[in-house]
Amino acid sequence: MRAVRLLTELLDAATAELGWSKPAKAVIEPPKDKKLGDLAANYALVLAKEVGKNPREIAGLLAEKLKGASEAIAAVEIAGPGFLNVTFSPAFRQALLPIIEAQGADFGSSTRGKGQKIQVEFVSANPTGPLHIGHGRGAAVGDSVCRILRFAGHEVEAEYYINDAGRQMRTLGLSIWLRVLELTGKRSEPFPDDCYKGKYIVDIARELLGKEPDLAERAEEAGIDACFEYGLKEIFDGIKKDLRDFGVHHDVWFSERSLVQAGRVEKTLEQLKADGQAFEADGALWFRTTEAGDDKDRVLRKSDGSLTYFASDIAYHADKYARGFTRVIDVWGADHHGYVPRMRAAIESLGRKPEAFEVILVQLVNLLQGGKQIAMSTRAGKFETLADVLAEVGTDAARFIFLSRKSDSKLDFDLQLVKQRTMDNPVYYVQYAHARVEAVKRRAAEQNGPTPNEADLALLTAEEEVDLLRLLDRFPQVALDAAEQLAPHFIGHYLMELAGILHRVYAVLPVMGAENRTLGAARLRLFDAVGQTLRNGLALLGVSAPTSM
RNA sequence: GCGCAGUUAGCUCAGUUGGAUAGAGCGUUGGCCUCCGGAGCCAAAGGUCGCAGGUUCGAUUCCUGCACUGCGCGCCA
Repeated sequence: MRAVRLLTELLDAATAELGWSKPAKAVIEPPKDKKLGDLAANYALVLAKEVGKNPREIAGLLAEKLKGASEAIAAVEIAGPGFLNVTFSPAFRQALLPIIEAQGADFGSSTRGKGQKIQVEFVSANPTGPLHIGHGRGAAVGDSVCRILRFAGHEVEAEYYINDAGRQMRTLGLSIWLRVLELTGKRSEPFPDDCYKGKYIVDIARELLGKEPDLAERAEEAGIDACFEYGLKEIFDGIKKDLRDFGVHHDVWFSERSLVQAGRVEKTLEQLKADGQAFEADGALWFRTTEAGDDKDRVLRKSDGSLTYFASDIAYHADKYARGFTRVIDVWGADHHGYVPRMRAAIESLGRKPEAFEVILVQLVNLLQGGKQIAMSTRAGKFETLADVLAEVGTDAARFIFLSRKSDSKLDFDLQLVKQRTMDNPVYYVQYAHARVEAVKRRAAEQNGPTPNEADLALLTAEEEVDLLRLLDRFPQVALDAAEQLAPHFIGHYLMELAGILHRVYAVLPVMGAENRTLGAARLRLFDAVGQTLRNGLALLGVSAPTSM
């Protein structure tokens, strides 16, 4: 990051001196082969067209300007079709360590997103049953995206939308009510197919009966209501506990019912009608989403008078913007992708720009046990719920797996593999690197080893040490990219790479057994910086960084 | 039928504004513990980047068509 920033400045200056404008498609990044240098710039290649000279000639002119432009630059070479390969001075690379030491937990953070208020809504599972593993992936992604955006300087609020209104809630109350009647011997007909059949419904019914033995004597409607209120609270408490156990935090829990009861949905519909966005037809109220590119218009109020989810979703999203968020990010299961165009159409009708609304689609999770698929349907498989899975594999392993793949590809989650402490399960590889760093620090302190203040950082010139310094310098850029792309998996992959080089350095370059104490101390500080960076990265994923394993 | 994703090494996957000889781990094969944690390290083998065209100095990347896989297409939630 420091290196990229410096080289960008120098190259922009050189380009300007030569009378050219900064190329829009300029890219500065590490070259394919590290032997070529620290960074490669394609300036000459992209300038070639507008300048009308051949790339290598342009590269030559830029290289002349670059040489001697800064003490930090040790070498500039022209390669291939016209790449500029730049090598920095050892002193420049080594100067990164004091910076990391000073910044500590803030190393890698930025103020890029300053002043931008973002809301991320995720999980938002209907409170009709416990969270399953698919919700877990959405939870991990949403939570991590919040952490990454905050790290990039955004003001972020994490929210859970509670669908506690509508037909499903009535079904929940009815399901519990029927179980209550069964338990008290008042009903023996088969349990209806359109009710929730999970065992947890029976548990809730039994619990409630324990508290209110006369429940079954109530009139049906009152009984269903009582069952609903109790069941909703029970299930939602369970969801909150699961999320807490998973290290997932929400700032706001927003109730759909509160929106409906305050008349906000009706008010939104009135507004849409007044604006001509909504119209009556066939006894129903429709929203002209086709105007904004949707396939067909969508119903807001059905001819029986009841509201669709879409209606309250519009009111809900209107409320989000009214609260001052300039960007709204929804994390949805990929099976809802068909809902995106109409929601986007609605957002545009509300007068918001399309980019103010983003959806992260999280693909399904395929739960496996030793390569064989575990059914996750209503027939309760053994590891149906998130809580079961977490009890089996632990939160760190689960989160890391969820976050190490990009969210829009399907994920195979094999319980047997995730439990293993092997490279099939990268979380241990990364955590082990951190534990190793801490072990070396402990050992050095306990056994009169080198101390940080003895270090001569100029001695860090071995190939492996340089690799580490280069990689550490990339972390802030990786964090920024992850924020920009809403891609937590960038972090996971970076951490794997950093851990890999740390393990290699550890194997060949000792701290305690270094040729002399000043070198050992320098390595100790390098290790410490790696440990700090691993911690910072793991924190963005919500994964712990153990000091011993 | 239409739409959205995906297709990269035996397996699981990275590769985002088009760039140099396409990467990682697992698995396979062969090495490394009198030495800070072997949950580790080193090395080798392994690829028509689904197929076919197009755009250009250059395509895994962009465009078009096709194939296969998954998902979605209700006055459901």
